[in-house]
Amino acid sequence: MSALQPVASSDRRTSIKAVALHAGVSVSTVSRALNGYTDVNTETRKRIETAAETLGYRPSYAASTLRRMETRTVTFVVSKPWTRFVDPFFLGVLDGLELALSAQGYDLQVVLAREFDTEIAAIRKTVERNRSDALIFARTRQQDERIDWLQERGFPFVAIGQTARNDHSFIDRDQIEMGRQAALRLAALGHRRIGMLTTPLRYTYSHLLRDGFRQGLQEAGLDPDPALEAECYLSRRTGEEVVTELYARGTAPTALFCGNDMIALSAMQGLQRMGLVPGRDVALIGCDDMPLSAHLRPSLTSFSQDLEALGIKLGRMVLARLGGDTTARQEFVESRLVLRDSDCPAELVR
Amino acid sequence: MSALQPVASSDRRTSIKAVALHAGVSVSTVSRALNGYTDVNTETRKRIETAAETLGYRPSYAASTLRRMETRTVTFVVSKPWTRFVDPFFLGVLDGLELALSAQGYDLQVVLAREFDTEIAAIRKTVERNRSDALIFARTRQQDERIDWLQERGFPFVAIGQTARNDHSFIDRDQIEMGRQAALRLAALGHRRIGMLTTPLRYTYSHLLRDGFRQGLQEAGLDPDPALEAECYLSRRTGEEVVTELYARGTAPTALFCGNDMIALSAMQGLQRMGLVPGRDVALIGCDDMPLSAHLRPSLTSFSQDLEALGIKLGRMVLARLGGDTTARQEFVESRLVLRDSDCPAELVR
DNA sequence: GAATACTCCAAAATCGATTTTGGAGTGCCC
DNA sequence: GGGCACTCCAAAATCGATTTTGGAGTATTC
Repeated sequence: MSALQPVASSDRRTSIKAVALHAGVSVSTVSRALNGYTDVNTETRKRIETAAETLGYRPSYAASTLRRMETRTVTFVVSKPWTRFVDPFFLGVLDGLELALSAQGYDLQVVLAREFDTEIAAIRKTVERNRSDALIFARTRQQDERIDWLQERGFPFVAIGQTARNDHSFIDRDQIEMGRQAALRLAALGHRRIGMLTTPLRYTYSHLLRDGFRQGLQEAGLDPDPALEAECYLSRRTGEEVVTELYARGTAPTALFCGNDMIALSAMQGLQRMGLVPGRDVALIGCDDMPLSAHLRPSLTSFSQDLEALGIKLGRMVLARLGGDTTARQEFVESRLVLRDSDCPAELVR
Repeated sequence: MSALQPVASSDRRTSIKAVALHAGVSVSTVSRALNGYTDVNTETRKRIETAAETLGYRPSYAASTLRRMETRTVTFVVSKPWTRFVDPFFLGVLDGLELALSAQGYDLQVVLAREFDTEIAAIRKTVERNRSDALIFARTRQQDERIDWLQERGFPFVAIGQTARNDHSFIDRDQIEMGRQAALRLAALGHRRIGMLTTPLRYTYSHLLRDGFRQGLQEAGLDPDPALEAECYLSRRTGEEVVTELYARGTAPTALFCGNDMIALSAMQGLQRMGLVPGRDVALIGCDDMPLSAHLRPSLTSFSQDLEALGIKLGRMVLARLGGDTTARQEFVESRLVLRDSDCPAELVR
């Protein structure tokens, strides 16, 4: 009770043994009672539950994990560039994911890797030290060593995004359709020189989005022009830089489709710096529909997903794998184009 | 090898016993060798290390945790409203935190609670099931049950933010000084009717920030006017709503200090809806310096912190507690006002 | 050469749960 | 009353590491 002594009231946590003692039964009976086995007398069970309650007993995670050989925990691995920039996407998914997993008694834990290249190390550590029953991660590449490694070991996981092999479970937006819709929309607005600022092409989704975009152009009777496409990053070669180059080159597009809203935002900066007003002089469409995209001037037309629903669906896929289903499930979630002020008809463009 | 069979190559992970067998020593010697004890012959140690390497041995997390009675893991608990809106703050801190902890061999895991009120449940679960050696969480309140509970049990933690008791370790921005600086700045620009849109007052930091703000006003010879203060939230009663009311009441301030950038952004929306141009008709200062604040029109003057540095400092505080230091350390991090376009001199205000 | 010290390692105990094994007690049937 | 089935629970084995205990072998000292 003295404030000076190191508090050690519960130096020894209440173990299952204490509960057994308190209830006057054996340790094994306590375990069976608390884990829902049927061969325990109703009276006895009640007595045990009361004892556990009053003693505040909670089974040691380490002990039950060790014995059961399962953690009842799912791990979401993220790495830095993503945590820094694409947060809204990442966090929205987590909400839904946690909801789905906890409903089945699974815990969700998030583990951070310093950068993308160390994600594989984090994954190996987690799997090899048996710290998780299943993994989730995103930003897949065509050749993805995380997936190669996990597939080889048969460890359960669901990727957010696709790969060249695609023989694993994944969930993804319909990137192709999004790109296609963007192109069709801008073409329908009368634009003829439509450019695209892609996300880094090391990621699979960037390719899919661009493929869809090109496909949409062709459907609208336009020829995809590589000179109007450029790859953008979040730090070096931002949308701002790329836009500046694009217009300096004299190949000025009248409309731009951006791989995500951060790029669109950055492109807006660049346009404004050149005296062009997005939404009047240049039409812009983004992807992701960040919470802030509605608040920009002009507000950004962008593709939106129900991230929480994506998370829930993702959770169900993981649970299926944990339930022993080894078939690779592949799910797509819908995207919806939210119309705002940044995509203007071609007539407005001077 | 057949692709049809369930992959079970490593059905039995390589245990310490396998390493012992492979190296021709006993299990205990392997453990001592791998954990850096000195009473192992150099030759033997080398042989063991080689064996461990070739077998790809990694000690089972559950087993070593159980035996050691420590997890070597630190847990960051977050709940939903925060994950959804204040992400940049949250994620920036995590980056630095992970850096500091991993340098000392500690793992960082993030656990999500569905909402603020279930954070305490997540904390109890984590502590009672012995899943972590220390905790970190944020958004403290004056009376904070998380802190009461943890202090009572003497469980190591560091809070991000202060409480009424403040007899625990915490790290915080110097909220008072920030509020003060904001008031002084706006007063120096010639404003006389300076309002404040506070973050929810259930959090301690909202009070501190407001106290500092009032103090700054008085230093500038102005009387704090409660009619110019209003509490804002992220969903209901946003900055937009509150601003509209404030101006409708006829108590129009010429300058507004906002408890965070989301509120400032929302207030900008409201002002624009009323035909007022932020940065010309009304001066605005925010807090947090979200990545996007620089990209708004007008760009937002806001208080910025080095979040990664905060995370590193936080990590060091946690490590100190884990090292057995039971004294309550209290650290403050600096904030810097980043001047942009939204805070204009009073002369400009019509 | 006996006592002592030191080096190195094996055996066994331990952490706290879950699961397996087996058996005591009761009731029922013929 | 013997055989059988069924209910309920205790004892012991087990998961995979770490730590304690103790001892065999060699070197050192007087």
